[in-house]
Amino acid sequence: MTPTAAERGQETRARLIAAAGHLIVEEGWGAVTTRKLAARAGVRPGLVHYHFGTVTDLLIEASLEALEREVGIVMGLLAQAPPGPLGVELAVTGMAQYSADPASTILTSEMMLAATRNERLRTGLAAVQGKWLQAVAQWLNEHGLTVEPDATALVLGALLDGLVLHRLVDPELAVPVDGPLRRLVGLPEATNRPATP
Amino acid sequence: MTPTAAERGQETRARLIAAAGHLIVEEGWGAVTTRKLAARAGVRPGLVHYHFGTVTDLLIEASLEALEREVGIVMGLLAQAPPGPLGVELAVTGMAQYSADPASTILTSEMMLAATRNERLRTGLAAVQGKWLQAVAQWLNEHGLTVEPDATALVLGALLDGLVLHRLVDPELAVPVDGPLRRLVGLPEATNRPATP
DNA sequence: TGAGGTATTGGGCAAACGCCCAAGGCGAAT
DNA sequence: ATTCGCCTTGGGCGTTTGCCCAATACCTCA
Repeated sequence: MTPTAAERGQETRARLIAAAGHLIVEEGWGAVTTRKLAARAGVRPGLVHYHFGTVTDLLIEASLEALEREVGIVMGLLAQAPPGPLGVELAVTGMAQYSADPASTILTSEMMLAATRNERLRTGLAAVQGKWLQAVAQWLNEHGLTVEPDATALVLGALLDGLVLHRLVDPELAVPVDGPLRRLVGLPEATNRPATP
Repeated sequence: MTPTAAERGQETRARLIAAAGHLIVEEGWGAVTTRKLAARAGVRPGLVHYHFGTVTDLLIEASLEALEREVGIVMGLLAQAPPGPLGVELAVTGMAQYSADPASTILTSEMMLAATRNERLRTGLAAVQGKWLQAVAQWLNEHGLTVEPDATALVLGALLDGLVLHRLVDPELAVPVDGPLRRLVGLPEATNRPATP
């Protein structure tokens, strides 16, 4: 019943990776330190450099893992959308009101900036980004949006991050963006808009 | 002819602010240190804390100053665009091919993330952002784009940053985004597209 | 039961960190 | 000529950093 040494090791690794994901968002990529990681994971500082060569190695592995999980979740949601333009409609209006937990956007932005200064992270991030782009383009295509699905997917992805980032700075900035988004994906103008309190 | 002490002081201040602007982009907000700043500015380390209370104070002042200068430049360019939809057309296609020096986008993103963790920076950044938004919305309106100029300006600004950031990670990602951008601002589809080699 | 392997402990090292300050330099004002 | 005020020097304070390592605990398997 007691876990083996190897199992405890995997548990410690996982705790450190989870701690890294939180700390990057809360303190910023460059402010995550060996001791903060250990404290957050509830382990001794020496373990950080037993399981990972450098702090940067841990940050890269943790952030890529978190991002891939996030992408998987969003793609799962997209897959549940109704077929045809109605699905796009729902997804777009959902995105327009997107004001959920900004942690994933902060993490993504931190990764992009860190990727500017680390080639290995840049490569890994580009791979995830490409996969996401291709999947969304195909999703758009399958939902009847056949005009430039690739370009539209790129713009949509970039827009999502940029929008959340801007709102983060000024939460008062609650301008509804349904209209521009609808035009972007080629949907007709909304005829009846529900009253927003 | 020899500068007074006060004049030399202003020169030193300016050199430190310029150094901070470069270092934030090159090393990341959290990795800018007293000694790196002094070395980059060509002054002694002690001077940093003579002219600025803390390193963070210097970073905030430098980044806000750089961003305001950048916004001023872009708005000057917009002011030179021809009137009417033709001006929007030129500006949009120019933005679509925007792949200029990404330093300003990196700086802006670093500021947004740092603003998450510093209320004073958040306030200052929100002010600049609001000014930019209002100016672009008015510009769009004056150029005949009267449908939701505020929302469109917000989407446009967020999109600019997001696009550059994504391209930074994957420079191969050279999908032309003219089409989605044209739809976004409500321009008709382009009829004759020049061949791109 | 003893050997072998993995995970963990706890301490430590050199370097870099933010910030501080007494002493001195040097035009400007008196 | 002397005082005044700002800027600069050079060094140093205590803390924190990334990374390392000998010793130990504990499970597994022969």
